[in-house]
Amino acid sequence: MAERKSDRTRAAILAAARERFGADGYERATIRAIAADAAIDPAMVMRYYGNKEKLFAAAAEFDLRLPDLGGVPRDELGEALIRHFLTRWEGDDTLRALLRAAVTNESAAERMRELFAAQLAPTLRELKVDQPAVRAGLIATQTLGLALCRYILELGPVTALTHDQLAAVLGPTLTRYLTAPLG
Amino acid sequence: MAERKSDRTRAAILAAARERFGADGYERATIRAIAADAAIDPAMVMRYYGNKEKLFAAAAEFDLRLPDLGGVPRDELGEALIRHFLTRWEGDDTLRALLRAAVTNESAAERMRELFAAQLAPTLRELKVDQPAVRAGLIATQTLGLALCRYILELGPVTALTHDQLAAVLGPTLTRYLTAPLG
DNA sequence: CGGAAAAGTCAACAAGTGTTGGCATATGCT
DNA sequence: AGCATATGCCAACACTTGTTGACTTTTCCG
Repeated sequence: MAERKSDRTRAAILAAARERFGADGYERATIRAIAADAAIDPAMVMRYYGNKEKLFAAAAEFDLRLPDLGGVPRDELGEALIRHFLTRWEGDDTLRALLRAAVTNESAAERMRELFAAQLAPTLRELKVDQPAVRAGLIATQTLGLALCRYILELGPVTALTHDQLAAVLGPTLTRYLTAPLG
Repeated sequence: MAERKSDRTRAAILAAARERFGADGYERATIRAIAADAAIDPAMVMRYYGNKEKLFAAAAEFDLRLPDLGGVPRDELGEALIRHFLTRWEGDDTLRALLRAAVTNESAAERMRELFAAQLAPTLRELKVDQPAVRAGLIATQTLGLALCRYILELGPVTALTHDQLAAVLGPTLTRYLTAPLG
């Protein structure tokens, strides 16, 4: 099956959607603006994705792509995680779109919850960590908080820090959330 | 000067606005819905607050009301802060409204930035902490992340934790952000 | 070529938004 | 009481939104 002509427009729509959802959030990102970015007619968006909700669902498909942490020393796990999140976050508009939308859109919030429950928690379980769900939640508070301050709110002091600095300061936090006994 | 009749409706509007902005975010919270909650006409909202932006500005006026931390032992500062934030957060819709709105509304984001730069950072400076701005930013990542996960996304494992548990686990994090040397 | 299917365009709709001005009512002062 | 002012309600505006259907153009295959 040869590559259909529509595949290119589909992809263009998806890319524009991710950018707009990421920059503006779910409600302020309009179908018309997305279509304009992709240089096509708004009706095309509807034809290919049905409605706005489904378009967002397609645009917010995200995989944390957690690396294999088996070989990482126990006390460096947090630092490795922070570094992974930072690069993953900056190389892809999707997560920003998901986070921005999750704050006001319930289905986006549900997807965000799943990200940590269905992707991070199982990974922790493989590391033979006890109470993986709770620890995944704790890690979410710090990593999503970092993302919020750095990429959404753009808090000056936080955007100024380098990856190395963030890894050095926040890494031990995650390590502790992973390994410290929970009262 | 006796209490004007309008003061009551002004207050009702403000309370409804905080609730709606907190529950729905800036764009999805409509003037009509706020007016309906306050059992008045939408035109009243305009008369008293000018426009939606100004209404939000009035509704999102917030003071962290940071307590005097002078007498708190150095290694318990974080725990005290976490406890303070939790109660402050839960006793007032304002911060939730501000956080929800800050994600998609620039002026709300600016106000959020000011909250940490103009209220938290100076308090840290009084504690004779070095680099108060950076440390305030670090604290923002953890506390806003907690608020996001607990009150906005409602991540199961995070909502299930008690104040005591959160203070025990997250407290040391903030203490470290306050006291650890920064590379 | 010729025609069917795919891809794209255009105009319009129904609903909801912030916002405005005019008009009625209530309040309070002299 | 009577009047000015504060307070409230109603209807409408101009605009934007997601979404739809009919129409035209392009593509592709027998």
